[in-house]
Amino acid sequence: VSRQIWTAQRVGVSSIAMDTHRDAARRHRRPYHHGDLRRALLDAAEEELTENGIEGFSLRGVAKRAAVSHAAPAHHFRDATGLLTALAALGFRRFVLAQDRRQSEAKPDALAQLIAAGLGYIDFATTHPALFRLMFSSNRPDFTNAELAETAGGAFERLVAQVRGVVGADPRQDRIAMLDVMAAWSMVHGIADLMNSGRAKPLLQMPTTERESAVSELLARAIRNRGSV
Amino acid sequence: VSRQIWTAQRVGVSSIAMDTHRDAARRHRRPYHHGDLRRALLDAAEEELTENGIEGFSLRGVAKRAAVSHAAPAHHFRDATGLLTALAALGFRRFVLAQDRRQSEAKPDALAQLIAAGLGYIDFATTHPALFRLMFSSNRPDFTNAELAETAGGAFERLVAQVRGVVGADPRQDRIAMLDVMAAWSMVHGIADLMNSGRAKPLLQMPTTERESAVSELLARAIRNRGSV
DNA sequence: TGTACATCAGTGAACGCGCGTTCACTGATGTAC
DNA sequence: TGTACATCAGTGAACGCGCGTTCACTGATGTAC
Repeated sequence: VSRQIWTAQRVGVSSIAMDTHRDAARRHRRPYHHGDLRRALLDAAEEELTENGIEGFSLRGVAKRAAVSHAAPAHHFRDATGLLTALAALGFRRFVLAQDRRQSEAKPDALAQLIAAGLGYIDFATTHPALFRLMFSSNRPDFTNAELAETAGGAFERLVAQVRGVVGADPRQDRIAMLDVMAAWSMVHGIADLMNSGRAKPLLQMPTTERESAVSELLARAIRNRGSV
Repeated sequence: VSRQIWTAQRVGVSSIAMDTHRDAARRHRRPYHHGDLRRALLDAAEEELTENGIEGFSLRGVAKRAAVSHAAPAHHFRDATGLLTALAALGFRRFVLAQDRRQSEAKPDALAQLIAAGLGYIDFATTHPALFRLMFSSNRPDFTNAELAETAGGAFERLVAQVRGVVGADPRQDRIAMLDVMAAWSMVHGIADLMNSGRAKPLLQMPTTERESAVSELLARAIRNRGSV
C-alpha cells in the first residue's frame, strides 16, 4: 500500500484524488485500483525479463509480479508484444542517458566524447543484459511501432553525429564516414555482447579501471587509421 | 523411404543389415525403425530453429519434422537441452569449416589469414543466423557439456593462434596480445550480430564484393595501430 | 454541494492449446548356442 | 544354418502444466447538472 501511494504521488495524481485513494487504501489495505499500473507493469516486465530471460517471459508472470490479476495488463498494453515494445522504447531512453552520463565526465574533444559514449553503451549493456538483448537481439518488440522506432533511431542518429564530429565528414553524405560509423558501432557492440555472454573473459577479469582503458583503446582503433580502404 | 535408405547408406550400416532393412522398407513402405534418426533429428532441429527461432523451438516440432512420434527423440537425446547441445557442437564444427574455406582462398600471410577467418566467421553467422545465435547468444545448450566445450574452445584457440601469428606474441603470455584477440573478435562479432539483426544497413546494402572489402578494412583496423594502450 | 450516471480499471472463472514427460506396448535387430 | 531370446528403437495414449485470451462482473473515478 505504501508503494501504491508513493507511485501515485510520483506521477502527480491530483491531491484530491490522492486523498480519496489513500482513504480507500486505508480501509481495504488493498485498493481496487492500482493507481499507476502501467508503470508498475513496465517495472515488473523488466524484472521478469531479467530473471526469466526473453524466452521465459510471460504476461501472467508479469501480472503476478505486479500483484494484479493476469487479465489486468490488457487494459494498458494490448498484449505481450505491446508491453515488450513499450519496455524496449523505455530501454532506448535509458540507453541514451547512460551515454550522457559518461560523456558529461569526459573531455569535450570529439574522439573523447565518442569513446565516452561507447563506455556508456557498455555500461548499459552489462547493467541490463536482458533488456539490452530485447532491444538489440530479439524480434519480440514491434520495431515498426512509432515510439520504439523513434527512440531507437534517435540512438543511431546520435552515433552518426558523434562520428561526424570525429572524422569531419557527414556519414549521410560520405561513404567512408558511414563505414566509420559501422566500425565504431560494431566494435562497441561486439565488446558488449561478448562480455554479456561471458566469453570476453580477458576483459571481464580485469579490474574496472584497467578494463575501461582497454575498451577505450579498442574503440579508438575502430576509428583511427581510417581511409586506407 | 528413399531418404531412409540413403541415410542408412550414408552412415555405413553393414550391407546385410541394409538388405534386411530395405526389404522391410519395401514391404511396409514405412519401416518401423528409422535407421539414422539421430542425424535426422539434428537436421530437423536446425530447420525448426531456423523457422521458429530459439524461442519457438520445441521437441514436438522437431519430431514432427522428422516424421517420427514425439517420444522418439528421447532415445537419442535426453531432452531438448541435449538436442540443442549436440546441435551447437555441430555448429561449431561447421563454423570452423567456414573459416577454413575462406582461408584456403587467401594469401598465406598472417594478417590476410586472420581477415579471411573473419570473413568466414561472418559467412557462417549470416548463412545460419539462428544457429549462430544458439551458439553465441543463448543459454539453452549446456555449455559445460564436454563435446560442446571442446568444439567451442577449439574455435577460440584457433583465433588466439591466428592473432599470435599477426602480432608476434603469444596472447596467453602477453596482456597486449590478448587485447588484440579481443579487438579482432569483438569487431568481427559485432559486425556479424549487427548484420543479422538487420541494423548494419550500410553494410547490408553494399554489393557483395564491396562489402567484403569494407569488412576486411574494419577487421584490419582492429589489429593494426596497436600498442598505444 | 449533492446526486446520477457513464466510463474506466481491475477481478476471477473458464476456454482451448501446445508443451514435456511418462508408460505400457510392439516391431526390428543382434547375438548366443 | 536355425532358433530362442535379449535388447534396442519406435508408437501412441495419457497426464498435468502454464500459457494467452475471453467474458461477465464489480469497484472506483470522473463529470454533468
